[in-house]
Amino acid sequence: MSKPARRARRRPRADVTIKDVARHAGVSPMTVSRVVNGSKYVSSTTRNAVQRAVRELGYSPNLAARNLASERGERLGLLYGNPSSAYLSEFLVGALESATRLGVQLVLEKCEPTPVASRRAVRRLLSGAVVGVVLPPPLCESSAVRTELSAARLPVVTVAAGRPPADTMCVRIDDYSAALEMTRYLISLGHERLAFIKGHPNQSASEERWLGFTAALQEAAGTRRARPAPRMEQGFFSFRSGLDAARKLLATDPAPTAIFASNDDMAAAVIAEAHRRGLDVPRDLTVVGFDDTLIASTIWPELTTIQQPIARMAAEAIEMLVTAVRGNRRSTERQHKLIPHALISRQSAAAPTAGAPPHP
Amino acid sequence: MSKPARRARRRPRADVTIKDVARHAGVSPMTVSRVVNGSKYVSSTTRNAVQRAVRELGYSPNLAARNLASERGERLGLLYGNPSSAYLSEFLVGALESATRLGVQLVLEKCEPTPVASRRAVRRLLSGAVVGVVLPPPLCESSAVRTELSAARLPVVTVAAGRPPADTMCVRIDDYSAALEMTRYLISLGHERLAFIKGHPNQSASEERWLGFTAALQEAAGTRRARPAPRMEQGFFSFRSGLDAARKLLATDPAPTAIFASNDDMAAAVIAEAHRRGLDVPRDLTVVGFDDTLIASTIWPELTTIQQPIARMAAEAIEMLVTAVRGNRRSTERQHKLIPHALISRQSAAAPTAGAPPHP
DNA sequence: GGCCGACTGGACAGCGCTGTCTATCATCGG
DNA sequence: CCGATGATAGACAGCGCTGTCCAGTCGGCC
Repeated sequence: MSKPARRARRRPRADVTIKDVARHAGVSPMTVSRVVNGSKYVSSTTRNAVQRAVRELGYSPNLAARNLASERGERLGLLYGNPSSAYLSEFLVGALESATRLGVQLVLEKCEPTPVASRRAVRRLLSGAVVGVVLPPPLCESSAVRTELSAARLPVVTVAAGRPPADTMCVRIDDYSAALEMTRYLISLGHERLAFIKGHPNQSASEERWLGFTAALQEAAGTRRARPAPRMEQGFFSFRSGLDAARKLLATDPAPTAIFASNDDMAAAVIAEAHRRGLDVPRDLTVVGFDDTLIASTIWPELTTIQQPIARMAAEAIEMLVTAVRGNRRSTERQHKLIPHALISRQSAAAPTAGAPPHP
Repeated sequence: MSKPARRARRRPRADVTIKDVARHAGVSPMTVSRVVNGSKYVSSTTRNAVQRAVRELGYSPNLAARNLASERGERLGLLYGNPSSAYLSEFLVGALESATRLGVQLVLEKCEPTPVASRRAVRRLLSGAVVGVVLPPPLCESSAVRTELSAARLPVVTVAAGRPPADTMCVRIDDYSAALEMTRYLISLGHERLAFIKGHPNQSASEERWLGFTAALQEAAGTRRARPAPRMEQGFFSFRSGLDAARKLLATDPAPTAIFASNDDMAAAVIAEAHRRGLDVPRDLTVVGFDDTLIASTIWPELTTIQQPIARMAAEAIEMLVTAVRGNRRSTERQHKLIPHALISRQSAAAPTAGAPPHP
């Protein structure tokens, strides 16, 4: 009985495989794999030969095959909430870069912070065979989402929660220090009548920023002459709430010379309101924000603000998650990672002018 | 000679595979595959049994294996330029959703529209084994990028170019009709002194929008009493340029009662300038934008604007690219796809008030 | 009754890569 | 000079899935 005729190949493969490289370099496929993956135990002679072959043939490894063989290629979920979050864009860029590099797949899922919506979202993720979840703000603060996620026993990394719970992994900046730094900067410019607009009380970062602000004032109170108590208004991170707060703050007499808004949207609102009152920013009023979102450099004057390296944070979060998922689950020590922030100085802040600003 | 002892398995696999499902349902793995992939030629009895087994075991296919076997899982490049493009976030969401669904990988690459930068970016994509590229604005207009891409013989889908070249695939909205529609709307509100702020002359959508605007005026000229010639200022899509244009437009006497800015950033600038002059929007001045980016609903009053379904467009682009790449290259008929837009009516537009607006 | 065609479902052989084990040297201390 | 040791490279067996071919089964029709 003769061997059955060779079946027709499905489709002619154009791509060069590891075998082609091996043949071309005169070694075994395994050696090529070792070289490509940077394993040791390859002599430099062999290594060079293989590398040359790779270059000459334009070889690039097949991801699917690699994932299959090495049991990689897990799916990670990215649960995002409020899509108007200006985080999202940068966040996605960072997360995707990292995911590509680590060979994992990213699955997006949108979710409102309600119990029913989060249950549904988590269920969808699970049905998509997701093995871990990244939680950017503001969802990272939603207890509904978190409960659902921990019920599903999915490892989670929260990003940018002001005060992350001790039992989850998280990546964040030090909101307290950042606010402290910004306030010190305002003081160093010579401002004495400072005002602060708080962020949404639901988000723990809000309180941290406020504490940083007051700490800087405390600090300065010791070294300089007495300073009037700072004015504070409650905001909710929205442009609208910033407008309301600004209206109140600017109506006082004497008006503050500098307003520190807890995020950029509110700072932009302060500028808008100042303009409406005929105040020049920064000549008559210094305004600073927080987050360095798009709007900070869109409006005019551009905002002095605190920049969070959002892309980097997202990348770190993915990496952390992959480590946790790949490591033999034991190593899931609940890591916290603090990422450095930066004070971005633009045109919305300056030293106060000598004369009192005009007051309508 | 005895058969060598069974090697130790690498790591105990927890996941349920297609074989498990097959055993549980009493069929062959192939049949399970057919059910899961929705092939016909499976009796409903068998199908149901398999589906039940899938549900009971919580089976979900291994992506890597599927991609490997079916020669899917290609890598698609997403070359993005100006990251301040408010498109990016929504665009990425749409692209990723689509990519996940189709089982392709998305590789991001940032690139300035210069020849040298685009050469480098395309080279990086190629070395990443990318087989097609999506080009969102504003890169879709960059001839440097396009040249480099076509030199590399990569299939390309451009998104949201106003006037796409005939030889590339593209997904876009009808900028002309959208502007026409918006202008008709302004006219229907009763506005007679209309002004327009053009977009960046480099982008072909700018001209389309302008043409739509003028067409609507033409149209109205026939049916109603003579209308003063519209005022127009050249802008560059930036907040700053909008500010300059607004300043000029609002300094004229009589000032326009409605300003149509070619994008939201410029419209926001018009509102800012109007406020600075003590004009109320929309009572004293109607302002409308284009794009419905974040800023449109961030500022106050919120902008009446044209919404592009960016996520959907991105998804369509990915889909188109996948079809082109998977199809036997012949079918690369250069497709163009027009996506419907929508006029989003918010608070920045209203009928003009009877009395002439105050004029400083 | 036999044959045809439409349906159904299984066997088989990989997809391209990597983990594990083994074979082969060169080196070295005793 | 020999066994021990370490460095280097290959053989082999899949990872989980799907495309192709093939073998039944069944109803209908000459």
